[in-house]
Amino acid sequence: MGRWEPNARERLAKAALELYRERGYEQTTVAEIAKRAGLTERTFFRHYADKREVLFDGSGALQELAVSGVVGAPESAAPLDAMAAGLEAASGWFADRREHARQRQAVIVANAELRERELIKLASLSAALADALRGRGVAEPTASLAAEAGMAVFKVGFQRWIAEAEEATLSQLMRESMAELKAVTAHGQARPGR
Amino acid sequence: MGRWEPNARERLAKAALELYRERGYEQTTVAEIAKRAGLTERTFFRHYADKREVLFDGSGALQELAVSGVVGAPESAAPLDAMAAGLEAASGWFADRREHARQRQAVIVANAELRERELIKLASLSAALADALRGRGVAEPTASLAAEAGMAVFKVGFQRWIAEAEEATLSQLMRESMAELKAVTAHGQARPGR
DNA sequence: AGCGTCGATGACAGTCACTGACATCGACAG
DNA sequence: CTGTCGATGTCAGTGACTGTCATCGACGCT
Repeated sequence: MGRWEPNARERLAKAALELYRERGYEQTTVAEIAKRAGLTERTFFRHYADKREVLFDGSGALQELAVSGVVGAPESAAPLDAMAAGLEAASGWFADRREHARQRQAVIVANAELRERELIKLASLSAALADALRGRGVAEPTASLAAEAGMAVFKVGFQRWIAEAEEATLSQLMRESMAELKAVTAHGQARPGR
Repeated sequence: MGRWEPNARERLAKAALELYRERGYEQTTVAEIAKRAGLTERTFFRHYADKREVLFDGSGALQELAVSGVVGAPESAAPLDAMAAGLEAASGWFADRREHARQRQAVIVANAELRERELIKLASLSAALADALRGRGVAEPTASLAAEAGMAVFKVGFQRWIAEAEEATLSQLMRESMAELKAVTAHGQARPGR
């Protein structure tokens, strides 16, 4: 495998998160990350496309999970209910990673470049979910709107899960947020949330 | 004012869009943009924070417009209806800039860094609109969800306005998208869009 | 044991985005 | 005519990222 120790990729990700937390993202150089991982800067860029990507290694797996949740929803499910199934699957991905997710999210919100990268990952997720809905026969623009609405639910639910001291389950918070979204978008309603 | 010709900022923005269209964003250096504008690279960075920002000069004004639309909505308006008023105001900003918006959007979608920047501008807009809703007395998470839902409508409506050859008004497309969103999120509905 | 292959890593030079420090120009006030 | 001041030019430097080539080390084959 590698030239020396195995798991070079994981070592780089671990070193990066540590350093970003210790001195901040901007004050950390790629050379420092590589050195802490026992590698060189050039090798870092062979594993990760850039300095930001090292924090988003799991985004591909998360996306696959969410998509499979949508695909696996009962055929009778309405678009937004299929999205809910996708969010449920995604919630499982984070379930046992709460502390890690908190640390990582604290680093991300502290830096604009990292926030940009997170947003494009969420946009990619949204596009993949819209694709899955289309695969279920949902037409445009319904598919895109349902996917974007689902992402809104995800963002709100996830943020609460990270922020709260309570021990509410991520999937619980997702369901609550979904219910609140449906309330907000309901027709002729008496101003919810006041 | 300036050392030579006036409107340095506008000249830089114009030169940048031209070059990004001619050779693509990545193949254009900041030095080339500055040279075409009759300035130096250093001066470019005095007007724009980075190579991406030059394409997003109007985002602040757009955001102010949208927020004022929400603030100015009738007090009796539900959160999502206030958002619709904000989108209506934002639509006016683009009304006479359709061709420019098309060219600019074509450049943005062709490059990942520019897409990231666009997403964070939209996120900033969403946050500002949520703030405006809170100013109207809307509680969290209703405000954030309504703002995000409104952004979903904006994205879908704007993309259609850019893509279609037809002469539909942006605000018309926004209203249609809003209606479709409400249909998707309606309870117990018979699978819209199929 | 000896040998060749091959993927992962190191070494090195180079480009370009971006920044700080300082000099300079040009308009304007007095 | 002169001092001020904002905008620009100049220059040196850092760090992210890339292309290229050499090298190492595991593995299979003989």
